[in-house]
Amino acid sequence: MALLEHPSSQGGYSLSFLAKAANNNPSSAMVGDLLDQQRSSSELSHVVGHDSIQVTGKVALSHSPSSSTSGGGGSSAQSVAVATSVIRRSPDSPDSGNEDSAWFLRHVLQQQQQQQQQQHHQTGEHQGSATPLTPATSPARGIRRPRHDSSASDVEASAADQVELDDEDEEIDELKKESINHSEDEEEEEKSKRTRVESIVSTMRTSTPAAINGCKKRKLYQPQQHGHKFTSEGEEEEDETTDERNDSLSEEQHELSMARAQASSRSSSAQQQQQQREVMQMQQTQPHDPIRSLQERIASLHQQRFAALQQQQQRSEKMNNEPVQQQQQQPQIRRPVRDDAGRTRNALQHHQPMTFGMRSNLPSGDLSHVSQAHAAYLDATRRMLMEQQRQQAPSKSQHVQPPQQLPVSNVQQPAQPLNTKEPVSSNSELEGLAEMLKSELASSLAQLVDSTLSRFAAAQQQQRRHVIVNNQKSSANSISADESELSKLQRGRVIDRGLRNGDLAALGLTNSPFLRTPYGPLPHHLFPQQQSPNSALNHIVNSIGAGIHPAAAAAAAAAAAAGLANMGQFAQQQQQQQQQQQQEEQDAIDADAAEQNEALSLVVSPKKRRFTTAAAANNNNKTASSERNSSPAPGNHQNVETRLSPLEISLINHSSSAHSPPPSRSPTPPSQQQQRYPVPAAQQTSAAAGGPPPLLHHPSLFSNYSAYFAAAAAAAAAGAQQAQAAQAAAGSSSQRSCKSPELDLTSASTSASLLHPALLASHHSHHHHRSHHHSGGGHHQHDNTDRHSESSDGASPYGSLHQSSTLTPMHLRKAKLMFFWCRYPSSSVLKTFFPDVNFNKNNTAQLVKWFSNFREFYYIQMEKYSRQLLSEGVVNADDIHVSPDSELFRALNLHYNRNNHIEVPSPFVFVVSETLREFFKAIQAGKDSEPSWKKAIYKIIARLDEQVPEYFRTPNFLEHLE
DNA sequence: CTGGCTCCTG
DNA sequence: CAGGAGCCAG
Repeated sequence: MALLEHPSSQGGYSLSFLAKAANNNPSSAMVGDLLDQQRSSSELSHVVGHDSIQVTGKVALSHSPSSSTSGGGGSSAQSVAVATSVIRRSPDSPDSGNEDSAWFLRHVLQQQQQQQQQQHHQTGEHQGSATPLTPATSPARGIRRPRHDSSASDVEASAADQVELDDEDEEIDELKKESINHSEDEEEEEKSKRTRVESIVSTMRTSTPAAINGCKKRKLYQPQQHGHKFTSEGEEEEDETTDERNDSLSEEQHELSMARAQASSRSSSAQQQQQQREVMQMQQTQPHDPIRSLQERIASLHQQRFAALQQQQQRSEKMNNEPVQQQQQQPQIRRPVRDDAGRTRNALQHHQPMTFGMRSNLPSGDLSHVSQAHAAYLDATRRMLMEQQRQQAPSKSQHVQPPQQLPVSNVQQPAQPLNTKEPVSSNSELEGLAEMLKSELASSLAQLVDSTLSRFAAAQQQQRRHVIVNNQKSSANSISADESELSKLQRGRVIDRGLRNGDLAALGLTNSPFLRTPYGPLPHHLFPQQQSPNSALNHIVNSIGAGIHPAAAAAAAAAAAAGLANMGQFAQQQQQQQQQQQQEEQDAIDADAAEQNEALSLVVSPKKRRFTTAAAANNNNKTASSERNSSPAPGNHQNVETRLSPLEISLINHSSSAHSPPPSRSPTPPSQQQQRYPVPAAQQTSAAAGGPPPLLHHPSLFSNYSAYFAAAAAAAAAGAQQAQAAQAAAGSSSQRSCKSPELDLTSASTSASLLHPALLASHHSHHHHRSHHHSGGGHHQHDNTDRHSESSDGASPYGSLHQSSTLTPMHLRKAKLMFFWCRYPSSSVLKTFFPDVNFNKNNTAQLVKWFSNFREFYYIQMEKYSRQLLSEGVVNADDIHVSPDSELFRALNLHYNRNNHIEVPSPFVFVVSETLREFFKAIQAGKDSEPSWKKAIYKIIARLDEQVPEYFRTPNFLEHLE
C-alpha cells in the first residue's frame, strides 16, 4: 500500500504537469505516443519472449508473501475498471473533440478519419475482422482464459466485439457504470487526452524528432521511462513529456496516439505538417508509401490491441470478483494496465489510489508492456480472424476463442510472439499478417529512421539541446513550462516505477542523476557497438541517440539491427538476448527508477562533473532538471509526498481495510518477495486483492523499462558482442550484493535485474577498460594498497578512474544511502560499489565500520521508537505502521540521507516497520532484560537486506551526491 | 589467526 | 565517527 501512496502523491504532480504538457507541449506527448507505438510495433516481433517473462514475473509476484495479505484486490479491481473505462472512452474518437484549440479539433477530426480509415484498411487487409478489439472481447478473454472451455464466453466475446465496433459509447457507458465516480472525470480526461494526443501527433509530425525515436517500438517504452527519469538532462525532455502525456491519456488514446505517432513519426521524418496531412490521406485512401501503409496497419493493430486490452481490463475488473480469472487476464492486461494505470493516475488524481491498485495488480504480471502488447495484438488478430470466420462460418469463431489460452502459450513460447499467438488463434492469416507487419515495420522503420532521423535528428537534437540549455540557464521556476512539466512527468513516472518495482522504486531515486548519466553515455556507447553490425543502424542510432532518448536510440538501434540486419539468426539472437536482458533488466529498472526519482532531488545540486562532453551535455540537462525540481518546491514536494503518502496510505489501508496487514508481518519486504518468489496466478490474485501493492507495481514498471532495457541490451549485445554482455552480466551478478542468503535465492531471478542496460552499456563503453583491469588489476591494487598506506590515489593504473585509497565524505554519504537497502553488506560486495576506491585492509575495515555504526544508530533509534510506542499504549505489534513523515524517519533520514538525495525506498520503510515490530514485541515480552536480546532481531533484520541499486555502482554516482 | 560484529567510549 | 575491547566463527 505504501507504494500506492507514493504514486498518488506524485500522481498529483504528474497530473498537473501532464495537463501542462498536453496544453503546452503537444509535441512531447506525441513523441511519447510515437515511442510507445514504435515500441509496441517493434516489440511485436519479440513479444513472445516478453510474454514468457511477464508470466514468470507474475508468478513471482503472486508467490511473494502476499498470500497473507489479501486485501487489496477490490481496490485494484476497481482501479482497473476505471482504467478500462477510460480506455473505452478514448476509443471513441468523436468524443475527443473537446480540446481547446481549433487546431486540436482539426487533428481530432483527422484522427477520427484516420481511425476510420485505418479500421477499414485493417478490415480489408485482415478480411474485415479489424473491428476494434475492444472491450467486449477483452473482458471475454479474461473470463475465457480462466475458464478456457466456455464456448459461451467466446460467443459473448464475438458478439461483444461486434457491438463494440458499433457501440463504443455503450461500452463506455458500461465502464462508467462500473467506475461510477471516476467515469465522468475519466471521460473528460479521455477526451482531453485524445485531443492532446492528436495535437501531439500533429506536432510530432511537424517536430518529429520523437518520430524518429518511434521507429523502434519496443525500446521506446523503456527509453521513455528512462527518458522520464532523465528528462532533467534535457534531451529526453520531449520524450518524457510525451510519456507523461501518454500516461495521462487513456489506453485507447494511447492506441490512437500510437497509430498517429507512427504516422506522424514517418511524416515528421518526411515533412511535418504536410506529411501529417499526407499520412491522413494515405491512411484514408491508400498508402503509396509502403511505410505509411505499414504504419496504418500497425496503427490499426495497435488500436485493436488497445481495444482488446481495454476490454480485457474491463472484464477483468468485472472479473475481479473472480480472482482466478483476473489472474489469467492480468498477463494481457498487464501492459495496458500499467500504461493506463500510470497515465490515468497522472491524469486523474482521484483515481490515483485505484489506479495504483490496478498497477499493483498489473505490474505483478508485468514486465511487459511488450507482453501485454503482444497479448493485445494477438487478441486483435484473433478478433479479426474471428470476425472473418464468422462471416465465413460462424462455427469457426470458436477456434478463434482459443486465444484465451494464448497467454499460456505465449509464456511457453517466448521465441515467437506473433506466431505463437496466432497459432493459438489457429489462423494462418494472422501469422502471415504478423510476419508481414514485422518485416514491413522493420524495413520501413529502418529506412525511415535512417533517412528521416538522420536529417531531422541533428537539427532536432540541436534545438532540443538549445532549449535545454536555455532551460538550464533559467531558474527552475523560470524554466519553461515544458521542462517543468517534463520533470514533473518524469517524477510521476518514476514514482510509478518505484511503486511498481516496490523494491527500489520506493526509494524514489528513479530520477536520480545516476540513471541519467547512464543514458547519456549509452547512446554513444551503443553506437560504436552497433556500428559494427550495420552502418544504417549506426545512423539511426546516432541520430536517435543524439536527438532523442538514449533508450529510444538503443531501441531504435536494436530494432534497426533486427530489421535491417536481416541476419535472421543474428537478429534472433539479439532478440533472445534482449529478452533475457529485459528480464534481468526489469529488476534493474525498478531500481533505476527508484534511483532516478532520488536523482532528481540529488540533481538539484548542479555540482556534478562529467568527464565526457556528452556527459557534460547530459549533466547540464540533469542539472537543469535538478534545479527545476529543487528550486521550485516540486522536487521537495514530491519527495515529501512520496515519503509520507506511502506510509500514510499503508496505514490507512491497514486501518480501513480488514486485509490491511499486508506488509506488516511478512518477513521479507513485499518488493523482494515479488521479485524473488514466483507466485502462482491464484496467489497473485489474492496478493493483488489484499497483498501489498508494491508487488504489483513492479511488473508494470518493468514492462516499460524492461522493453527499453531489452532494446538497449540487445543493441549493446549486437554491437558490443556477446562477450561484453557476458562480462557485464557477470560483473553485475558478482556485484550485486547484499547479502541475505535467503534473499540471494530469490536473487537468482532478480540477479539480472541489478544491471541497468543503460548502465551496463555506459560501463562497457566508458569503463570497459576498468572491467578488464578489475579482473587482473584489482588484486594488484588490493595487494599494494593493503601493505602500503592508502595514501596515494595515483596508484591506479586505470586511466579513467581516479582511484584513491581514502574514503571521502562523499563515500560516506553513498554508504549511508546504501544503508537504505543493505544493513549488513559484505565487505566484498561493498567494495564493488566503490570502484573508485583502492581498497586495502584499513579502508575496507573503515567501510565496514561505517555500516556497523549505521546499524548502531539505526537500532538505537528503533529501540527508542519502539519503546515510545509501547509507552504510548500500543498493544499489538501489528498495529505498528511507520509513516515516512514520522519522527523516526525524520531522524533516520537526517542520518542517512541528510540532503534528501534520494527518497526513502519503500523496502526500507518496510524494514523499519518490521524492525520496530520486532523490537516492540521483544520489549513487550520483557526480553530486553536478557543479555543479547537484540541479536535475534539483528538476524531478522539482516534477512531483509536487499540488493543495492545497480546505479550505485555508477562511477558518476558520487558526483550526484552533493 | 583473521575477519566481522557488537558494545562502549571519546 | 573512530578506536578499542571482546566475542565468535572459519
